[in-house]
Amino acid sequence: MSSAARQAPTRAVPTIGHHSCDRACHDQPVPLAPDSLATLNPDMPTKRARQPALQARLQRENTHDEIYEKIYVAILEHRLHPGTKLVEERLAEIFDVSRARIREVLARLAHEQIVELYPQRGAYVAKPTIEQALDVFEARRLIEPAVVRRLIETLTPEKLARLRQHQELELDARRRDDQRAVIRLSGEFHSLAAELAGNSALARSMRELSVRTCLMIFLYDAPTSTSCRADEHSQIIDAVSKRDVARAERLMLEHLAHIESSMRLDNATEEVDLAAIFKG
Amino acid sequence: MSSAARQAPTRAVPTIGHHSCDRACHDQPVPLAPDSLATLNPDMPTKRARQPALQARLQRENTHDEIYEKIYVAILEHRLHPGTKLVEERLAEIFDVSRARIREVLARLAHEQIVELYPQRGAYVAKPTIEQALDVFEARRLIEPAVVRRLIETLTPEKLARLRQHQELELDARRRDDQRAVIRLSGEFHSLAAELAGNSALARSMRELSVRTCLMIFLYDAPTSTSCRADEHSQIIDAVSKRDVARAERLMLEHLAHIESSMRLDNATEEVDLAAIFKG
DNA sequence: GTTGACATGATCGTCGACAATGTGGTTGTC
DNA sequence: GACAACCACATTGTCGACGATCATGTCAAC
Repeated sequence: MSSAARQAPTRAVPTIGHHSCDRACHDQPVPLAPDSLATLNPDMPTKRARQPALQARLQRENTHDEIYEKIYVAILEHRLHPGTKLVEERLAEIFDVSRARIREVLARLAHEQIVELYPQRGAYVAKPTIEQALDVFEARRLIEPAVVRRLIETLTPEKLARLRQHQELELDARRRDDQRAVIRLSGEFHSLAAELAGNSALARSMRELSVRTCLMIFLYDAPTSTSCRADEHSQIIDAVSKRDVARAERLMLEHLAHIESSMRLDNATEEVDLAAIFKG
Repeated sequence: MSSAARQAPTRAVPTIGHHSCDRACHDQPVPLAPDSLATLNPDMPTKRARQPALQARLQRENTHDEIYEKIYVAILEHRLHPGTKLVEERLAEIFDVSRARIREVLARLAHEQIVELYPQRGAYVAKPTIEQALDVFEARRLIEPAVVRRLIETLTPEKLARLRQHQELELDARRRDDQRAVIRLSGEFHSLAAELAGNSALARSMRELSVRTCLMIFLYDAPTSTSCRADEHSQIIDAVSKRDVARAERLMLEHLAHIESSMRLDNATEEVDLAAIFKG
């Protein structure tokens, strides 16, 4: 332990590692809305040209996170369906990087259970089972009331503004009938609420849960329903703004119940599907 | 979407990806004890020589998970202190693999917030802040009562046996005065309980939270206390075995309160430490 | 006509090497 | 003597290439 015993750089250093935080905890003041919009434009000119020393790093981080974010958003918006294979070399030439970078991004996505890695067979967009879906909803029923409670306890005008701003984006997407953006923003609403609640551990879990909920909506949602109803998020924000903890918790639970009930999670297991199809 | 639209292999295939599951869900019946002991010997002759086709894969997975597990356990047992730098090349020659493998393992550990990656500066064992520690305890107070509740609801004799078996290991380590194993096993008790509770999403979160608690114990624990008291886990198991939900939840909350109160989390921020030291 | 083995192509896993960057020590100057 | 610039070392980030493995399609035998 000669040279390996050196201490880590102090946490006050502004160059925080983006991997350890892995964008679950946005430290920037207003990250969600602009980022989300930016990622819709794959060829948008991202900020380059800084100080000469930082330029390369920023570009690298951008490229790194850009790839992650693009795949992430594509899956959230259901432009990449659960089960599709993500071939490393193809992604590598699409983003014009080497396979190693792609591998790292895929590993990161796999760790969040957005994609699944089968050894020697490749990466596939995750397909949560019905059991997992029920587990996710149970966890959400547990965590989300606590999130809104804590959100109300620590509420500030800035937080409320960010919630309303996000809600505006969602309504706007709804007006444009941009179904893909609606699904993504609906999920991100819950992540944003957890982030603003101020508990990094809960926010981290909530982000994962809401992302997986997006996958489940594609797999199991009844075609008639339109994921989240628009007014439910608005009502929750209203209750939060009035610091009405009981009502906010109740609305959140009802909201979750609506989402869950709109999905067909009462089916038998999947392999029975195959047998049943050819039995009829 | 010509060839990228192929569907993922069916989930019934037994070769489940070890990355997506990333050992949060131990499927082996008795994995904890032998692995933990084995990982203390870096040069132990691991099992080779299987069927010719599977040999390479098993060896690869073993090597992969072995490295992960060894670093993981070393951190849990406080043999690697928070803040120590993990140099890639040194680890590569220690485990006799290339740096790429090490990088992947470090990325995985970083995603679980066990290590922190600072771009261009390397990987360091994570040092959770006091704020993060308080967040972790808040999350645990929320999740763990639900875990014991669900554990009691789905209790089977097998689950109870595994809990008691783990408890036996913990008591044994205590008798041997193996403080390192005690700390690790105490944390793993909570992960095991969450895993047996049957909710994969909650188990995943709990595993992360208990690991980070181990880090926090090293950083902030008052030197007098000995992490978890032995009888508390036993009492919780007893309450679970009697299906006494209320008592089990209460004991778990008290247990968490004891752990938290044994830590000095009421300090001011860290940089004040430095000023205070030279002021006195 | 069906089944099994075989061959081929595609894809993944692994490795070593090079370039870029940060760190620490040294030297020169004020 | 202190500070700043400079230089060398150590370490990380990135890439391309090779071997190993799995999936698919073909062909022959029953």
